[in-house]
Amino acid sequence: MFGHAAVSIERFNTKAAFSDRPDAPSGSQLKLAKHRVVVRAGDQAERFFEVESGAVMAYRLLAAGRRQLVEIVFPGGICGLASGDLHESSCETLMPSVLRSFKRSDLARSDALRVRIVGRLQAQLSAMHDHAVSLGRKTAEERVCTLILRLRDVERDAATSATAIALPMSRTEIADYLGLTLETVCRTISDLARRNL
Amino acid sequence: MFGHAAVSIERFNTKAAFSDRPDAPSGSQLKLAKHRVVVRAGDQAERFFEVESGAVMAYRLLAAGRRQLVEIVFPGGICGLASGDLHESSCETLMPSVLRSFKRSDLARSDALRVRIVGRLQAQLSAMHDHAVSLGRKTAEERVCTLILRLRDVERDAATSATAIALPMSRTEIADYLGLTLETVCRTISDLARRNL
DNA sequence: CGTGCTGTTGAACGAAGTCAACCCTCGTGG
DNA sequence: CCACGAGGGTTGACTTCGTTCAACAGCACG
Repeated sequence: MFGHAAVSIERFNTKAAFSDRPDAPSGSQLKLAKHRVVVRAGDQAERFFEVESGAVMAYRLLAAGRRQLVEIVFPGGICGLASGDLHESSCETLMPSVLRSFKRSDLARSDALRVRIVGRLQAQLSAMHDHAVSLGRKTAEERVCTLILRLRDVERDAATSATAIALPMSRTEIADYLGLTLETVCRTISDLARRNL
Repeated sequence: MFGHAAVSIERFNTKAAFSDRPDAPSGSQLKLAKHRVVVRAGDQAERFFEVESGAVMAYRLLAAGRRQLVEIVFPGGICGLASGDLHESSCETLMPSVLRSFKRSDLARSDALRVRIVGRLQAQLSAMHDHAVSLGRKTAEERVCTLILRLRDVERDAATSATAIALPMSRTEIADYLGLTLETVCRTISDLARRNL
């Protein structure tokens, strides 16, 4: 079960952001194109990132090519913040994005940063709770609808602050986020389209 | 689908911890028996809690009696910390537990508290990522094994610091945590027992 | 003009859900 | 004392939702 080695090998050879600039100053911005690796699971967790615009996906890989997108991080959110020394999830941009980079050691020093982070983490933990409900107790159709509605809200929010851009997620990415296969995602979306929106 | 209105009605009428003492001082301890309500979804989110001993489950309810345990909070973890004004998840003790209560407004004031919380939230977010992988991409057997191993680790940790107690989770609770039905949990555990541990 | 992605749809299969029967334990009260 | 019912656990038989395998269409790119 769970076939479809979803991620091309090539992507794994890509270097993570800042891996070549270990001394880049904290708070520095970084613009990334679509599908750029921000952090790789297993790497030393020296930096974390605040998403300023765009979107980042955090994912984990299992044997047999199974992938689970554990989180989609929207503007304001934090990605790449590990609890141990090593990153346990990988992060990659879903679309062209601007990130702000911080050193992990800054968290111990700057109180202003902590104030900022605490609120974000609360929101992300709450979003993860929602996601757990989707993954654990919703049907394929409910999961797809939940995601679509959420993306619609995010776009609406983005439209008020800046330019609105349709969030591009491939069927594979949607499937890996919702714990389904790309075929079921496809069928479900076709069904929904055939009926209404 | 998803029958089994898992939670007895009676429990919903139970008052949440501290609901009768809105002015209890921050940092005060509170000892609770098994299956006591700590916070209820929908209530005003004035307090949050650090688990000192025992374990707390955070859960959300859907229509048709579907329940999802979104998180199991072990000693050191935080529960009842909402991102908005209202609690979105309910929390309940899984076993006799000691909690330390804080006011939400303390977070804005005390830097020491923030330092403490940030680390905890990181760990809990990472645990949620693990859980998302289980819910989204693992088979029933893998989920059960993952949970058993995790509980074993928690017990081992508890044994070094204090007294070791078997964590009691009913089949229904396990099922609601793993996104399965109690029947499949039962079958899976029987199968595992028939083969080895 | 192939070759490689992504998306779509069909058909068959299987893991987990549903429905249902039954066991055991425990507490309560006639 | 034991009858009773409630709650948790176990197992069986059947169903179903989502997966798997497969074929094919559109499109971009070299």
